[in-house]
Amino acid sequence: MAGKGSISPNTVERLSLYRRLLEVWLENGTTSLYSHQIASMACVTPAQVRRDLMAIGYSGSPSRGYSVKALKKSIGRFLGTDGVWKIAIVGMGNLGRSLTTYFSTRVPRFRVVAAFDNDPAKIGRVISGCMVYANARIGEIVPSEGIRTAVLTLPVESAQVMADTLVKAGIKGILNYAPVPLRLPADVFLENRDVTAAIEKVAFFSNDASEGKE
Amino acid sequence: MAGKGSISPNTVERLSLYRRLLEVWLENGTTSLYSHQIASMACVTPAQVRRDLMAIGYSGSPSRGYSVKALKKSIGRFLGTDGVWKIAIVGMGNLGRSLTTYFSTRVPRFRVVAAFDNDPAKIGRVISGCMVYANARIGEIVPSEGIRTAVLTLPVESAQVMADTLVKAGIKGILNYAPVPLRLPADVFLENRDVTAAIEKVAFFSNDASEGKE
DNA sequence: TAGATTGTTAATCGATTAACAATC
DNA sequence: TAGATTGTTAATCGATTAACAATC
Repeated sequence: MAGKGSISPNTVERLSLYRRLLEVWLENGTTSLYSHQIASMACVTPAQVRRDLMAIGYSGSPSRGYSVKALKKSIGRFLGTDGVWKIAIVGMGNLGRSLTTYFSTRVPRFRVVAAFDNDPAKIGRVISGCMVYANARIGEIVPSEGIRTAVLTLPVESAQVMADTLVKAGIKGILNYAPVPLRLPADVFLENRDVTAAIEKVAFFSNDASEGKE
Repeated sequence: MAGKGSISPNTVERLSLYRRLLEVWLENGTTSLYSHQIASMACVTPAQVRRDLMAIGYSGSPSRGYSVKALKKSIGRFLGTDGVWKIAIVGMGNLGRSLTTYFSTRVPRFRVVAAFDNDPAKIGRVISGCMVYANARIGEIVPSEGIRTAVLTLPVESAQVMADTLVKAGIKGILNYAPVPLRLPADVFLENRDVTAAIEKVAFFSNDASEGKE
C-alpha cells in the first residue's frame, strides 16, 4: 500500500492515458504541450493533469509547458512498464481469446506468456498466439515465468478457486472479468470488470434523463 | 442528474450485485438475511449494505433482517430493469461477438436487439444470435426499436464518430470498450472499460508489493 | 428484559475546486 | 513589463467510518 507512495489507482489510469496520447503527439513532431492541451485530449481538467504530473515528481515550465518526450519517458519510468510486462490469462473462452489477441496486436508492452484452461481440446495448443496449459500447471508455470499479473476470464463457478490458486502461485494483481466478488489477501491488487454490473449501471442512467432533469 | 434522486453509479453497481446474490439465496429457500450476511457475500461492510438499501427507501427489521423476496423485488423495481432491457452493440469484432453471446446466454434481462458493423461480410447476417446492420442504419433502427443503451466495441479510430451518431439517434447511455476518451453531451451517461488502462493499473500495483510494505 | 440488529448523527478521510502567489 | 502558465494553499464536496439511540 505504501510502496509506491500514495498514488491512487485512478491516477495510474490517467497517467497511462496521458502516455498513450503523448505517443501520438510525439509521432506528429510536437515537442511541448501545456496542461490544458493534454487535459482537453484526456477529457479532464488542466488542474487534474498538473496534479497527476506533480504526483510523479515531474514539473513543467510556465513558458514552455511540458516536454512531450521527457514527460512520456517519466511516466513510463514511473509506471514501471517501460520494458515488456508478462501476464497470464486464465480461461480461454471467447473473452480470453479476444483479450489475448488484443494484447498481442495492440498492446505489445503486455505479453501474454501463458494461458490456462481445463478443456482438453485446448490444452497443449497455441491459441491466439499463446500456449495453453492445464489449470493444474499454474503453480509450476507462474513462478518459473516470473508472472505477477493475471487476467481472469472464467465462469462464476471456478473464479474464486482459480484466484486462490493464482495467489498461491505468487500472483500479485488480478484483473477479474468473472461477475463475482473475489475474496483476496490485502496485498493482492484486484480490479473488477463485471460486464453485468457495467451494463446495469449504464442502463439505469440511460433511463435517468427521461425522468426530467430539474 | 437529479432524475433518480442522488444515487451514485457505485451504489447502482452494488445494488445490481445484491440482486444477483439474492436470486441465489431465494432459490435455496432462504426467506430473510441480515445486512452482515449480504455484506459478507458482496465483500462490502454491513453499514454499506444498509446505506444502499436505505438509499432506495427499503428498510429492514432489527429482529428479522431483510426479506429476501421483497428486497429482490424492490431492487428490481428501483433499477427499472424488471422487464427486458434493449441494447445495441456497435462493432462485431471478437469482443462484440463475445459480449453478445454472453448477454443472450447469461443475462437474458438485457437483450441485444441490434448489432452494427461496416464489414460487408457481416451485414445482413445473424451473428451470435443477433442481426447485424450497416452502421449507416443506426439513425433509423435505434429510434424505431426504442434503444436507449449502446455498447461500443470498436477500434479507436471510429469510436468518437460512432458515439456521436448514436447520441444523435437518441442513445442516452454508452458502455465504451474502445481505449479512447469520448466527448459526449452531459445528459448522456458514459462508462469506460478501457482494457489497456485496466491492465496497466493492475500491473502497476502488482509491482507494488515487492517494494516493501512498510 | 437482554441482545443483536437497524437507522441516525457527528467525525473523519480523500479527492476535487477555487483562489492565490511564483515563474518564465 | 505584461500575460499566460505553473505550483501551492485553503475551502468545498462526497463518501466512508465511528459512536449512538431506537427497535423487535
